[in-house]
Amino acid sequence: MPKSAERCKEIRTQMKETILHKSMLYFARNGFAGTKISDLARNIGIAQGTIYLYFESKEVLYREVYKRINRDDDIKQVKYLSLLPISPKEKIHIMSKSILQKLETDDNFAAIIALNTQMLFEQGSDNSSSDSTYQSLLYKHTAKIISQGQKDGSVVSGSPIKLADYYWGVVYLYSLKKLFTSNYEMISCADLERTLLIGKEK
Amino acid sequence: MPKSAERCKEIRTQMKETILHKSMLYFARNGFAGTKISDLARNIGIAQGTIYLYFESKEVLYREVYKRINRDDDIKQVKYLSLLPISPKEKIHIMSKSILQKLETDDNFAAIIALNTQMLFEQGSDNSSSDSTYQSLLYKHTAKIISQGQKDGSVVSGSPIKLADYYWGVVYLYSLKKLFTSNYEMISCADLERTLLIGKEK
Amino acid sequence: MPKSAERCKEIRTQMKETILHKSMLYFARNGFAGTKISDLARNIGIAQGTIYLYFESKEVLYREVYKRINRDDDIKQVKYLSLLPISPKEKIHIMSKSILQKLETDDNFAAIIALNTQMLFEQGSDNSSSDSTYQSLLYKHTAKIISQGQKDGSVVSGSPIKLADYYWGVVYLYSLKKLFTSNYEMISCADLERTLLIGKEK
Amino acid sequence: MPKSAERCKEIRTQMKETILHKSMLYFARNGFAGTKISDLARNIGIAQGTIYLYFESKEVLYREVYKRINRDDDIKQVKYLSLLPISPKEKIHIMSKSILQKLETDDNFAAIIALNTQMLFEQGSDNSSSDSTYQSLLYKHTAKIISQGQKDGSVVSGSPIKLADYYWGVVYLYSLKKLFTSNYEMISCADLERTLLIGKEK
DNA sequence: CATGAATGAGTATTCATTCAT
DNA sequence: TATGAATGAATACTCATTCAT
Repeated sequence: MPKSAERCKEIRTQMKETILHKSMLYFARNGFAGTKISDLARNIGIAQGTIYLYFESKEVLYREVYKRINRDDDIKQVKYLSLLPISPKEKIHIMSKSILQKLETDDNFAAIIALNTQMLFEQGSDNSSSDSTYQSLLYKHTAKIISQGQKDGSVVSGSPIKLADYYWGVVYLYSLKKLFTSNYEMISCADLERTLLIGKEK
Repeated sequence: MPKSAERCKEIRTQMKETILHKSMLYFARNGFAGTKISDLARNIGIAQGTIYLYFESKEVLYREVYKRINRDDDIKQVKYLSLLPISPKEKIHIMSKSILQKLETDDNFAAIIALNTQMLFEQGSDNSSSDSTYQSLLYKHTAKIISQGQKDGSVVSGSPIKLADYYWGVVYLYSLKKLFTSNYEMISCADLERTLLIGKEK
Repeated sequence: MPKSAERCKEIRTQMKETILHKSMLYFARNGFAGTKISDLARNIGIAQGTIYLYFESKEVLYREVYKRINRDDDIKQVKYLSLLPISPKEKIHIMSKSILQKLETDDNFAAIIALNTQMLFEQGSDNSSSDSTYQSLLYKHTAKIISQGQKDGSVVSGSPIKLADYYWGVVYLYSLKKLFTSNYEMISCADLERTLLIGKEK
Repeated sequence: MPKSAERCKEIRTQMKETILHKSMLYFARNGFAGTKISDLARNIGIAQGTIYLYFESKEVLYREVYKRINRDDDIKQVKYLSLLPISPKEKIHIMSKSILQKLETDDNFAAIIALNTQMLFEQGSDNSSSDSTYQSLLYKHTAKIISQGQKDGSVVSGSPIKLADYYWGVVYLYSLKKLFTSNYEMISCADLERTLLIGKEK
């Protein structure tokens, strides 16, 4: 009993994870309205009813996908980066390389970025309680690095938040490309960095 | 009779225009699946049935919106620009300034760009007959300018098509921002140009 | 426009009435859980979707049926009766005759009584705000007549409310019989009166 | 082995009994359509699957509940009563007292009566093979007593079957009250008897 | 033409039943 | 056996499309 009960809970958790994970990818590609529960279930490889054993409704599932996305792994990394004793330019380089590598390697990264930004759009202008969200924290830490870079002249002038928004916007752009198109050329690290860095005469 | 018939036709054309115009904005914001005919009709200020007097179906309407978007004004302008006897850098500057101004001024420009790119995504990888579309022509002419710039050293190296894609991707990004969010900072002309131009030591 | 708008509203009202009326009969026979929207729609002779043009959900429809039932025609009649300058026995006789006749004649009466009592049961013991409802008002006025009758010795002793409850319970019983069975013998007026009146040696 | 096999069977029987008993109460309160297997299982305190180890389907369970109800204890008692060498009036009194006492004491009696009558309603008018059922036998024996009473002038005139139906209808009524409501006043023995007996001048 | 109520195919959700553990 | 997660047919509800006015 104890062992089986444990195992049971484990299986439940596993299934919930699977549904969340696959739904994330599906929602990212098709949006909320464009996602049918029947298609989603077929895509996951389970029955429609099973989804409702784990999530009350399509909308609740969507929201939980959103929550699950807001893991602060990425935030932590950028925050950590901002504190390192290296030049801002180098920070931006490391960050950019890491991001582009993740985009290539990690199947979920594109979906996470895409969904996050899309949800940001969907919320529209109601700049409600969204001040401690994934997005805004990421932006804050990036803006910090940008500020540092502006001080030492390696980063272009302009509002740091605007530039952070621009930088991550480009990341979003290529997340979309990864999610939706098969034949596209990924930008280079240098391309991404150019959103922020002052170029140098060759 | 003749005059009234004329007038009638004019009114019909007018209404069709209105529907197309409002639909463009609505589709751009909500996507195809996310747009309900009932909502759209209410948004336009007409009855649901009226839409069907002008368009056979939701999908036909969507396609006509798409067609309507593919006016080659912008293409012509970029093509014309590419032929001017000025430096590539200047061409890029003029183009960028014009684009950003349009984004500020023209209500439809953001929708046109957004819808166009979204449709590109929706088509996914099926690189079907889409070789003479708005998007690809725009890219071609932009790539031409980029090529010119690479020759005189003002533009960064890399596949011209990739860079054109990057450039217009950023334009798409800020079209989305304009469409969906009210509080955002528009990038500067210099920011946009930096996707292509080699920076200079201050 | 004005005329057609009027006519339109009229039609809407008419349809709502039709749905409510037919639903009342259907719910009375089959209960809430036993009523399928598809069956109900077929029974009314409209499409399923039409029901949702007038009522948000099955449950809302059910509740509106309930409200519609709580017309105080019957209450008024009994109240009026209780004030007449005739003997309590006569009042009970008139009331009983009227009730039994309605049961025979009026198609809806049985449904109204049945639904009302059923809903009373469904609410169970939560003797919530139900102190001014159809049922309780009806009981109150009936209890008044019973009190009068007890004073002049024509009505059996016992709690007037209990006796009113008994009296209307029997009416409910025969409403059910009318609704559900085709071959049954209706009680006579004397039978119904016997719930309250002291019998007389022949 | 033999002993454990016996024990096993005993346990099986016990569980079947439990399910039947609890189901009876649940069905009586909620009806067939209103009873969900999941709710029923939770109410019994077992898993959903367990029910299907004992009963093939929800409908089979319902039918077995019905069969289990049709124990002829009550019938026998009434039949026996009808043969006793006492006055019809006394028979009716004993029967009524016994019924009301059972309603107070026996947890199942109300459910049995209610379910039985409800099933009668559900069958509707199809007066199928239901001529030897619990209900009809009970009615027959009651009608017999009524006949006897009519001969000696203690029972009101009218079709004995109709009066028996009336009498048991009132019993059904108060079974429902017991099942569904917590605050109600039970009728007195005299109240119940009055459905049949000719009253006397005080 | 314009309307908006009506329609029914399509989609979300529930629930009786099955099955692996 | 008992369990409760998984299933999918049945049911509630939505929305693109039609049609009478």
